Amino acid sequence: MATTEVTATISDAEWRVMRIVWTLKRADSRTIISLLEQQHDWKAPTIKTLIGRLVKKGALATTKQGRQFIYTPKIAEQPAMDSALLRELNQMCAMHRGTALVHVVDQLDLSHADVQALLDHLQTKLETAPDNVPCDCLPDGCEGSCEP
Amino acid sequence: MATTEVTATISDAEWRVMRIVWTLKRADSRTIISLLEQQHDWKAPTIKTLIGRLVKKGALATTKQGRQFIYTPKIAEQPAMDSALLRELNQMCAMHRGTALVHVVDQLDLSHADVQALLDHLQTKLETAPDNVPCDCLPDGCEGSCEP
DNA sequence: GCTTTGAGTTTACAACTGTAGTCGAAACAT
DNA sequence: ATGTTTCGACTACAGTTGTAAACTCAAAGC
Repeated sequence: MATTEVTATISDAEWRVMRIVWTLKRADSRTIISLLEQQHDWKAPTIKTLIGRLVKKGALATTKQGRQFIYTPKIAEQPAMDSALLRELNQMCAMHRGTALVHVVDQLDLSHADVQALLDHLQTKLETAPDNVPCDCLPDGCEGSCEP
Repeated sequence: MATTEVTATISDAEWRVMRIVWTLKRADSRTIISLLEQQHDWKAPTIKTLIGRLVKKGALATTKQGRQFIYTPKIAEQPAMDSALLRELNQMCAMHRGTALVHVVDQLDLSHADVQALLDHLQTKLETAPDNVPCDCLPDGCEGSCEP
């Protein structure tokens, strides 16, 4: 039942910290701090605070190693990305999500393999895709008043 | 230079209000409040606050009509959706964005036309797609330590 | 004209966020 | 053993967000 728990809400600044730890798999605070000090002009205490909050939120695990801690991700990167993205999309009008995806895909750098994977999945999806996805912005639905 | 200004940062709750106004094109507060009271269990004053903040943020325009205001969107829906989505994606590891999109597309309800549009755009993109998009989580890049 | 009522404004307040200083204890060097 | 460096914990503080009550006018009704 404890399925990786992607529920924790990670803020923008915290996301930067997670990316470091996700990439390195494990890191001590010295490493995290020095890397982030390069990327942003954050002071060390700022980064310490972020790390602390992530630990409290259950996004990072700690392992005492001598005087200091080794931090490891407690939630996986891809599921966290997936659900953050889905959350964002689900907050928007269902009818316009497709267009938003088109626009976003246009602007994004995607690898050949990623584009191919998307093509494959969409090809499959094409068969069962409904003729239209109605707007879900109004309580009742959006009949009539919500034409594109 | 004043290109619709999609810069305003709209919070989750505020987004609900915008969706109503975007869908109706124009609405008075009574309408907005009554619709949102149905969807959520928000009290009227809560919704008034949200409307007020959106006006201050420049996301809604007001037109005095007798005793009350008519609210109209000052920013367009689709660009707002696009940039919110892009912002979210750009905050994540470049290397994994493609996979996130695949997962999200799988879980989303998309119309036939939307799927087709995505297929078209991706087909075009396929030709120029790079072999791989490197991880951009670490300051220097991510050579070696960032294998999938 | 005067009162009622409803729309917008102001105030409230806790939680979360971005940003950062300070402190105490532990580890290290001498 | 003592001074020093260092790491994590605690404190701080303003701005945003979610949530909502109170207040203030001016328009609408009588």
